[in-house]
Amino acid sequence: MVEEAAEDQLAIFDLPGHLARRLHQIAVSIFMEGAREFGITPVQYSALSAIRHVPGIDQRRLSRMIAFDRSTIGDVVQRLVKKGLVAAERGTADRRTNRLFITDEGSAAIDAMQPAVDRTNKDLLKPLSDGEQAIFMFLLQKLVHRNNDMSRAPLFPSEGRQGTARAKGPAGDESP
Amino acid sequence: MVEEAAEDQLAIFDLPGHLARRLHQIAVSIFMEGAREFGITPVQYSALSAIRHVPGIDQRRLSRMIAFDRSTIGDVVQRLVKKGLVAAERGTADRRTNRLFITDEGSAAIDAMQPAVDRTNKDLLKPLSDGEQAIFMFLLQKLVHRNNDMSRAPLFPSEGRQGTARAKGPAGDESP
DNA sequence: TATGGAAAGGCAGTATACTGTCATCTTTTT
DNA sequence: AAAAAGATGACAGTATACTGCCTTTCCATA
Repeated sequence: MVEEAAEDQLAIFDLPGHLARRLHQIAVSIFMEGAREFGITPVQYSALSAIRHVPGIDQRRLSRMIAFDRSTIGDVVQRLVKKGLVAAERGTADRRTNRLFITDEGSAAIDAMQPAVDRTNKDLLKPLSDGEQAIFMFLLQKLVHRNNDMSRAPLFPSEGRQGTARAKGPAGDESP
Repeated sequence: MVEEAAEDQLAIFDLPGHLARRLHQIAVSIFMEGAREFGITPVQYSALSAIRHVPGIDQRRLSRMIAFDRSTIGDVVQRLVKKGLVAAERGTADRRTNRLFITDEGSAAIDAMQPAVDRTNKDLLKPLSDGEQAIFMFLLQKLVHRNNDMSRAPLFPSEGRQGTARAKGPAGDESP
């Protein structure tokens, strides 16, 4: 019919923006399904992991580290605290900061979730062959890293993956 | 120093789920910047395009067509109506449905936005070479289409890209 | 040392996205 | 025709994401 012919012409489906939205939608869906028993979201998992790796990190550094918006991170942290997975305390060296620590419960939760989380990430790529997966991941990383400064909460290299550039100086060492 | 070593080990950055979230985040950011003068979101643009292509479509079909959640679509439509870009009327043949039509204003808005939208989609892929872009888009489409049924609002083939005309352009599912 | 700029975090407001529930209407079955 | 089953949309509730504004605190510098 006329309707269907019109639908055929819709160009949206092949636009990278639309596909990026769909990929994210699908990734969240697979994660929520695979980690259902733990009642945790992808974002909460990322935050929890980061806090375990950098005990005492403040919210601002956390948001830059995993590219969360600085406004969003407050709510996420609040939920993790409420669940007893994270403990927060006011910084003493800099009283503006909210320093975050993972609890024993939180640490145990991450360990328990590990296999399920690994599985969800594998499942997402399953439609591709091994070779295709490698290529896709390489290009996806390149795209994200090169476009890093295009979002409000860019990932800062020095606070994120490599940490050697400017991480040595300030912050951090008022440890408990 | 202990801190920095710890940060280096954070595995999140290379997980497909995290990168999918970042890619979407970046895509939205580029779109909002590039289409700032039009005051429209990526999702609203998709809905508007779909409504123009299938005048009189109801909300349920629209949500399946562009893979929106059926709960979300109501709000999106409401905003488009409020902006005067879309008109809604109760269906007569099936009085449960909310039939959607694009207004002259809405149609003019799409036309005016076209160049800016094209530019944002180009910009997103700009970090990759032409060859890499083609490969990435091919794999991204494959991934999204094969994982289609993994989210709550899957895109229905019969209402989405191929309709009746599957024969002429099978979307290159297999061959590159 | 006084002061202005900048940083950290909170809060309000808006927009997507999903779950679950409900009322209404349609279609199928009996 | 009456009852059961299914579809459509509305609504409440939760979670990410972002913009803008505000207070508190820190820091550099005049």
